[in-house]
Amino acid sequence: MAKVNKMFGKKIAGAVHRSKRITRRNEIIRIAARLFSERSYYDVTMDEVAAKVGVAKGTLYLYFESKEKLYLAILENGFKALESLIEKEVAKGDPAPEILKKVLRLIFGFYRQNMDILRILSRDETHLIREHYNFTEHWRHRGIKLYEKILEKGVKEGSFHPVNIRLTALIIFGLVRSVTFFYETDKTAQETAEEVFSLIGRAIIASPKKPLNS
Amino acid sequence: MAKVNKMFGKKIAGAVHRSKRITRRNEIIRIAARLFSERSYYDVTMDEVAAKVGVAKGTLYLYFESKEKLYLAILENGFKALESLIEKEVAKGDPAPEILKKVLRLIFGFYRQNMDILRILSRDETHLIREHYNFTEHWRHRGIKLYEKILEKGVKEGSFHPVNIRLTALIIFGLVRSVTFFYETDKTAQETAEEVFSLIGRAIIASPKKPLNS
Amino acid sequence: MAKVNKMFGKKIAGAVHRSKRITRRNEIIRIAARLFSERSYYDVTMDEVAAKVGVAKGTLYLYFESKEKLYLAILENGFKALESLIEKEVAKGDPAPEILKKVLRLIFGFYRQNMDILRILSRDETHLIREHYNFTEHWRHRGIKLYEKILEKGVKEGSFHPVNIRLTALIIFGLVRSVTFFYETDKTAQETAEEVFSLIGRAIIASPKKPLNS
Amino acid sequence: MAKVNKMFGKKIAGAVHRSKRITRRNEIIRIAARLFSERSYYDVTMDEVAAKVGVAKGTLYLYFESKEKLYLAILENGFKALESLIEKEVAKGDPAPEILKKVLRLIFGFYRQNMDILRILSRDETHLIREHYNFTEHWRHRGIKLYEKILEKGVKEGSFHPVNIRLTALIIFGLVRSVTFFYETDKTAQETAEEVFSLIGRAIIASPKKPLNS
DNA sequence: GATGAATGAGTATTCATTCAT
DNA sequence: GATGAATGAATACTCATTCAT
Repeated sequence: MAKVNKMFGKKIAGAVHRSKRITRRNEIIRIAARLFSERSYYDVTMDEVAAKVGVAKGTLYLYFESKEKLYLAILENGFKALESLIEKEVAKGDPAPEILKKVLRLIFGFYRQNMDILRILSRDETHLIREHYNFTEHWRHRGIKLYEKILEKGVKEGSFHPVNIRLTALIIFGLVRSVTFFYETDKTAQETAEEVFSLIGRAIIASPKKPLNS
Repeated sequence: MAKVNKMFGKKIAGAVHRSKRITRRNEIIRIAARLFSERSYYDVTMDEVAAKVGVAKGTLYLYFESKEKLYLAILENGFKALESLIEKEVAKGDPAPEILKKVLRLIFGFYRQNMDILRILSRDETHLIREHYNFTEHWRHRGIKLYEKILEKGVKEGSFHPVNIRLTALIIFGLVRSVTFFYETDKTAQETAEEVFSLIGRAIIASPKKPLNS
Repeated sequence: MAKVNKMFGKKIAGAVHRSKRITRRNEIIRIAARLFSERSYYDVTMDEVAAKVGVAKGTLYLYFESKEKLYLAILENGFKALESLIEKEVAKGDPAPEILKKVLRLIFGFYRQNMDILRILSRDETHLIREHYNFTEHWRHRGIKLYEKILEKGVKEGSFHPVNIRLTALIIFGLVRSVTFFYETDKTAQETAEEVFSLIGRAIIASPKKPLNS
Repeated sequence: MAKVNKMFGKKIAGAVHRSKRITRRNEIIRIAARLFSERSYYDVTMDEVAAKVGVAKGTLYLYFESKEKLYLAILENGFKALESLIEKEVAKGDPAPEILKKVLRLIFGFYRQNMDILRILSRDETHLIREHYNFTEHWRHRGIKLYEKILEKGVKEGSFHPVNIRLTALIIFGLVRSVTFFYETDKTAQETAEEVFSLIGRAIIASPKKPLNS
């Protein structure tokens, strides 16, 4: 019994440990993300991160092997969060225009909640170590690919004009970024998505003027 | 006579000096711009700039009082070059769609020649010293304002739909950036401009020469 | 109990830390003071201080935020040490001539032990940053003021001639500096103080043990 | 005739040259002295000296082989000017008290006119290159020696008490410095000299109270 | 695990001095 | 002689990372 208890205790302790570890790791990511979104990679010091998190500097290195890795963890975190959100929606098999509108809504909505992370993700870090650069590029590729898929689907369905897929995807990627960051408005993510969609819809939607959402 | 010559000589010498000075200053800006466009502000060292330019480190400081000022000089340089290019075109009083197309062509063309500078200009430096930030913001404001003006004109003329001016300007600003940086193509600036224009035109152009896709 | 121990342990550890910190801080001040007393502010490099103290350069900056601050800390340290020494003596309420003699002894004695610091304190830094200058000036004012007080007291008591207080104080301040630095002798501080006192005493003491020259 | 003229012309030209050279050299010394008296050796740049003098930086190096040498030239200049002034007076063979009073007057007077130089001369530069240090030390030795000579003479004459010559000389040297720099007064050099003399006179003058100047 | 003192390589900037014109 | 552009060694200070406690 005692043995069992011990073992059990250990297991639980391990689990608690692990979960505590993860909690703290996320805490660090969250706080560091805010700092990195406000200032550049070089302007944020590990001292500062440690102070804001409320741990000793050395502790950060128990969770992330370097400043680089911490930064990458933030990128990855945000990337995965947004991507999983979007993938679910895309998988549903709605018509392309519908998917596009939803994606817009998800991104604008995500931004409201995760401004920090999206801001970091959307920086063009054509610099920094290769891994950063790769990541940023990867992020862009994935984004553009997403729009390409939607456009292809739409063209196939006949709901979109046979546009230059690559160029149009790029354009959507770019305008979303711009709207996300710089459109100051009181509208909800839903409303903004509709607004943007109705604008770009006119350029790409084939079926003359049948409103989409009816 | 000798005296006159001397004086004249001095004047000429002065002029030569001045022009040499400007030449070298531009040389530094050009080379530094390339470096800064490839890597971030912090990743480029003054040692490196000096080495690439082929002068001693101290020489850089004869032309720019600090690394900051050098960076700002690059921004300013690029900003003015592009802006003066565009302003001439805008002033001509063409109809709005025409202006828009020309602006697109100018930007895409400018980029081909000045990739480095435009890349630097388009970074969102939400960090760095205030002056940098101000500059970046100023650049964005000017860009967006430009599109707003064109859109307003078009709406007034009846050549554009009564779109949400602010949002549409933002969108154009964003997509131009995206196309500029990431559209890999063999097309000329003119062709790319036409292509982009025909796409966004469908979204905003009222009903010029009939619907595009018919 | 364990808890209490831990807490206590932490307290002790903290105290040890703090005291270690102070020890090292004083160590730095002591060694830097020697260097600064031998050569000028600009001739002493932080590299050198670090090397002499036997720590890495960065460590100096854990204790002093800049070279300036280190220098000021040295000044302050010395100033306070000497002043507290003197103040006790002055407070005793002895007759003015007695006080003067004791002050001389204290200063000459202090110098034997703290040559470095007094040498730095007595430099007329009519240059350097304002804070340095202010400090030097402050130090001089305090010194002169001290002699003025003693002289005033003496004049009131009738033990001193009604001399020009300001001028005489200045004179004593100046001669003390000179003797401190340049009087090479095997005499003790006490003996030097007596010797100097007997000399200047003749000039200011009213009529103690009869006229001087009898 | 032509030859003679030429030769003559050359000579004259040479003389003019030389005198022009000396004039400019003195001009540089004068202006640099002012700068060095206001700020420290390291705080004054050759750029600044050149600018104030109104010549190119390179020109300074035609007159002084280094910044060090320029500084030394200033010291030497001042030293010689004051010393020659004093030596004439000392040579006259007046009684020691008279000499002392005159020396005081000369120094206080010199200071009014040459504040810059005296301020530089009286800095204790226990630092800088050896030559500086040697110079400063030399200056102090000469000063102290002067007072020792006067004191010895006075003791021999019986006009001074048989004081500790070395110590007393040091004291006078120190107090003169102090009064020179810090005595803020509207009195003339003559009056200040009298005032100081009457104070220190009491300490060293043997013959009770017979006024000196009679 | 947690701490935070210590490290030291790395960087912007200065300025005396040189030298081609 | 005079110039002033160019040089490059020198120096204060930073900050990611380590490691003894």
